[in-house]
Amino acid sequence: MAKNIYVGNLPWSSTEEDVRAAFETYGEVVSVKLINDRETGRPRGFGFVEMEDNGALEAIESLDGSDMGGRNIKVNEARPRPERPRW
DNA sequence: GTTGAGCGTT
Repeated sequence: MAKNIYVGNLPWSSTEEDVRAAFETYGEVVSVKLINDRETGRPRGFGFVEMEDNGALEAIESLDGSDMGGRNIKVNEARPRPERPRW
């Protein structure tokens, strides 16, 4: 299984590969998804990382408040996302 | 080319 992790306060210069490499250091990364504004097209500066449960806890405790791109990032467990309706 | 709290569109 994997756990969803919320990553915020990311520099607009960071990419998915940077976040994925940072999280792969503590465990296996299942998927990395950076969120960008769909309307304006601007990067919101936050994303989601899906990792295994063990690596997720280590990554959260280690990468939370850590320095990335010259900024302290915020790492926390992501909120449960509702299923996408297919009306 | 800009900006800085918050939680995602496959």
